[in-house]
Amino acid sequence: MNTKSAVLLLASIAQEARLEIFRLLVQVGADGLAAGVVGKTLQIPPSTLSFHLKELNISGLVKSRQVGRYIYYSANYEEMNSLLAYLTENCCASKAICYPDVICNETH
Amino acid sequence: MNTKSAVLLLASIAQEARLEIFRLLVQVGADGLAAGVVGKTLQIPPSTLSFHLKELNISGLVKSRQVGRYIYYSANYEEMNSLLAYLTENCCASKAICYPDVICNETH
DNA sequence: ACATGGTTTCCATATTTATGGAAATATAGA
DNA sequence: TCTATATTTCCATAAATATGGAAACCATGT
Repeated sequence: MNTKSAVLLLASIAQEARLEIFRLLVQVGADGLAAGVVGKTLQIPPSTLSFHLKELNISGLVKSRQVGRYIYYSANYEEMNSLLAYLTENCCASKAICYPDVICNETH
Repeated sequence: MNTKSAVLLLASIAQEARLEIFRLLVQVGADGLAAGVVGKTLQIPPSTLSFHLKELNISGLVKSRQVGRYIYYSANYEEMNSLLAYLTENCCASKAICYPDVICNETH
C-alpha cells in the first residue's frame, strides 16, 4: 500500500452513493448482491449505479462476478483491510492518546 | 456517525497531499506539527498547504491550536476511530471471509 | 430468431475540487 | 513602531467528478 493507491481506495468511498453501496455490500457478506438489487435497495437509477459500481470495482474495493444474466457485486474485505492497516500505520509517536479503542500496533 | 459525515471525513483524506499530511500527523503523535514544518517536510507551497489543512480541519480529522505565531496541527484520533468503526460496522452477514486480521465485531 | 430483462456505454451538462502567486493578516521581538 | 516570519485569504484557471436519459449490449428462455 502507498499514498496513491490508498487515495484511489478512499476516493472510491468518499461519495455518498458509493459509501452506501459499499456498506450495504459489507453487511451483506461475501456473496454480494446483483447490481439491480443494489439499485432498487438504494434507489439509484441504472446508469448512475453502473457508474458508481465501476468506480468501486476499479479501485478494487468491490469485486464482481457474472451469474447468468446478473452481475453480483461484493465487498473486497482484504483490500479494505490493507487500507485500514495503512491508515493506522506507525500511530503514534507519543504514549499519549492514540487510537483509543481500536488497533494501535505500537507498544505504548 | 452517518453517511454524510463519513463522506466528509473520507473526502478529506482522499487526496494525495492531504493523506500525506494526515499520515505525517498520525505518526508524529498528539503534539502535532506547525504548519510550516508540515509544508517544508512535504514540499507543499504555503497557499496550497493552507487550503488542505483547512479541509482536514473542517472535516475534523485534524485539530489546530495556536502556539505563539505558529499554528500546530495534529491528528484527531478519536474522530478517525469513529470513522474506522463506521466502515467496519455490521460486517459481515456470512461466517465466510470478512476482515481477515482486523476488527470484525461480529460473532462468527 | 425473437422478446425480455439486466446492465453498461454514450453523451451533454452541472458541479466540485485543486493549484499556486500575490496580497493581506497576525504574532513576536528589537 | 518597524521588521521579520508564519499563515491565511483572494483570485483566476484548470482539471476531475457526478448525474441520468437514451441507446446499445448481452444472456436467457421461448
